[in-house]
Amino acid sequence: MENNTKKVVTRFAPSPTGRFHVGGVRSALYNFIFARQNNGTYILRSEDTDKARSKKEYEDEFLELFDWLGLKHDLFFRQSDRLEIHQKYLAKMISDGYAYISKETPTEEGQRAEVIRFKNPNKKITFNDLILGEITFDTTDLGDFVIARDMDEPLYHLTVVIDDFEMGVTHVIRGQEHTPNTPRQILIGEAIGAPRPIYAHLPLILNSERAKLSKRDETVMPAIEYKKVGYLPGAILNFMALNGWNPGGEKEIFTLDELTKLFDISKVQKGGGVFNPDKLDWINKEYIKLLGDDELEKYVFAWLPKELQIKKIIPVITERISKFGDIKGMVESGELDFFYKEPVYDKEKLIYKNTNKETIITNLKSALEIISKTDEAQFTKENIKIFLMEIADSLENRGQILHPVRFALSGLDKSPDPFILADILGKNETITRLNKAISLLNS
RNA sequence: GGCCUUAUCGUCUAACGGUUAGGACAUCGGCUUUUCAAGCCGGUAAUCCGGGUUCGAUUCCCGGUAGGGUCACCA
Repeated sequence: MENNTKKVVTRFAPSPTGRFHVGGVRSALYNFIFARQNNGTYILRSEDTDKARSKKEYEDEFLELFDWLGLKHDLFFRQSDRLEIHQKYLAKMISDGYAYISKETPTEEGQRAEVIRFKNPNKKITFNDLILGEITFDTTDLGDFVIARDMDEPLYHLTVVIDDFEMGVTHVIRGQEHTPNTPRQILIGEAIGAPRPIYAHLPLILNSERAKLSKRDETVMPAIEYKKVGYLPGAILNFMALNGWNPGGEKEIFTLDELTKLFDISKVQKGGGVFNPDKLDWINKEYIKLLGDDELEKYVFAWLPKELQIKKIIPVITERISKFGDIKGMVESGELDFFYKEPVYDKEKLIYKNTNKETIITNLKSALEIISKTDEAQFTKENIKIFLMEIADSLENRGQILHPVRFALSGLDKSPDPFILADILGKNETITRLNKAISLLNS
């Protein structure tokens, strides 16, 4: 009965009636992976039968998303292109007595006085879900449900079943919100003589309130937004794959190929899982660490104004962000300005704790001296560190020199250490700023 | 409310019926050459409740409780 000897065909069938949310990413991913594992075909199908609500821009959005994520479909269909096929089946269902035209009394705006209903055989349907196990529904509860407004407007349940049949879909992997839809789709499938696909209903991805993801959630954005704020596609895939499933070990970071190798649909969780943005950020940071220098530069510079596009600044930034979009905030807050602009600050802040001013001036002068006589070629953060630390260690407290130097260079309460700063600023600028700090203190 | 379904740290999860119930994120503390970040080390933290079955239940069964999904001429 179940056609598991055929070539595996999976599909992901989003509806372009709204912003595409992240929950769908995992469904698409699992369909993609499952097809790959079985040398099968992965179909992307835009379910745009609702003429009033479907919009091209929404379809473009998920198309862009999947392209970015690298979830390439083998075939693409748009349901609205398939009306004739749907009509053919509809007509046959009516003539075979599986469906009938029904007179109605419209209760809402836009409702028809005549629709096409499915003739419910009113029986119990049992199916064996790959994830949930055996589930039984009594379809009597469904009544003779509507499958088309008229011959030109077939509805979801009908078109899904026809298309899955026509496209040879063997495995329907979708969210658990569709579990209750399954019996009626099985009924339609039986009416048109379609083999029953194997079902796998994925646990829902929940918001922080433990409810299904909705447009209004603040912790979860429409999927494409993750691209816009600078997440890496691999990180998104990695993170989504691990909500509701994991391969068992203690490894957390996986490439798509690794996921494909390890994924086991029968080990998918039954209960829904909360989308945890913190974990996503952590995974994304791990992905950033894996990037090569050239790629890193490309990503980071894309978010930086010209004057801050300095190679040495890259590690300073990447260890302070979890996604590239965070750079925007750093730039806008002005915390990076000192890299190309002399800092303006309150001279009192050069003083380390209770150290007296004279000592600070003396220390600043020693720093200036050692830096001045350092060869341009020797001016690396490693060397600067060695030189400065030598002085620092002779002091009662290292902060008595490290703090004023760091502050003189950055003018900021929080910044990278003085060695890195001096290295990035370069010898000349470092000397300039040190001199300025000294004269400021003397004034 | 009907139907379907779920239940391990705050979150994602691991654990042939026998483990000091493991890991990760978050959090807390410490260390690392001043601050921030990063890094390293460590701590706090869970089997929803009640009955069974069993020598022994996180694990199997039943009931309860709590949660979720769904009940369109949307998908």
